[in-house]
Amino acid sequence: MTVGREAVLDVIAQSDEHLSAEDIYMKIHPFYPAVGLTSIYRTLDILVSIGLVRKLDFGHGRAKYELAEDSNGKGHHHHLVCRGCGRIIDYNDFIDEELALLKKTEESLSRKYNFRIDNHLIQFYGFCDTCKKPER
Amino acid sequence: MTVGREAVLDVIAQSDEHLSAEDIYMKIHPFYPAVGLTSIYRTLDILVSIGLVRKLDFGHGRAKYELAEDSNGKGHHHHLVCRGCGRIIDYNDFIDEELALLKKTEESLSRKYNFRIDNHLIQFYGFCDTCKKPER
DNA sequence: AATGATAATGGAAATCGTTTCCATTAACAC
DNA sequence: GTGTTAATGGAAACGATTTCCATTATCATT
Ligand SMILES: [Mn+2]
Ligand SMILES: [Mn+2]
Ligand SMILES: [Zn+2]
Ligand SMILES: [Zn+2]
Repeated sequence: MTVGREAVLDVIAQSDEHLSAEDIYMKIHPFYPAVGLTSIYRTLDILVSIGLVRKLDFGHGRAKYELAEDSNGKGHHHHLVCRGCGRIIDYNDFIDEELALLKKTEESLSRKYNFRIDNHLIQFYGFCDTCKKPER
Repeated sequence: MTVGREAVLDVIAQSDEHLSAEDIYMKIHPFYPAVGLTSIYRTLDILVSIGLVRKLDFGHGRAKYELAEDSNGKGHHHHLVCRGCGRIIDYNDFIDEELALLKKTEESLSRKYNFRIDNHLIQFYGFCDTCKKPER
């Protein structure tokens, strides 16, 4: 665990947003100008592979990262994604009911398709408070 | 509706797979060598925007397209994505139960976050029949 | 301290799906 | 035909991520 890696993990742990590799680079750079973007990517891969960090794709062309649920204090959650401004809302309302059904669904799908499921992705798309008023 | 656009829609309608822009290009090219990849992308954008086609991202670095559910004969469905070979399985088992809960969840989330939800994305990730035996 | 083996690093260049530019062509009304 | 507009394809640009590679840090062994 080097200083650069520590810094990446710190930034993710401190932030309650979903950060891109470049976001992280920008936050680290003032304090550790020697840490390059390539290392950020490398470190993120490692953190994801050991399960400390989750990589997310909201369809904005760049991957975002958040602390894995074991460590993030808000537990497992899903996302609301605004197609207007790109805002992302974490929610865990109904998460219990959702997870119960998901579990059941996963079991049956696993059996039927002989598929080992180890993850799921659930996102709702639409327009947030601010963006829905105008047109469309 | 030009010949190139017709061809793109045809290919998507005929196929029961999830096709990338390049997949579509390759299928069309032998019959219409004059249709370029740029036009495929342009046409796909249009088809998506008028709701005939759905654009999907399974995290394989390129977008995939399928016929929108109104026209695809299999109705609304979700996806199982194999992280080994990239295979994608359409399923609609449990879709009724899932949709009922989703509807309820959407309503409450909409109210709570003042968010207009008009779409959702549900994918299960794991390893398919073929890929799960080896290691990991 | 010198040596050597190994892991980590950062910057430049490459990659690759997608978009943008732009000059050419098709379609259509008058 | 003339002019106006929409559609087209190929080349070039774009941008996030990866790959390459020469340099540097780490650390155990002499
Ligand atoms: Mn989140
Ligand atoms: Mn499908
Ligand atoms: Zn918004
Ligand atoms: Zn597979």
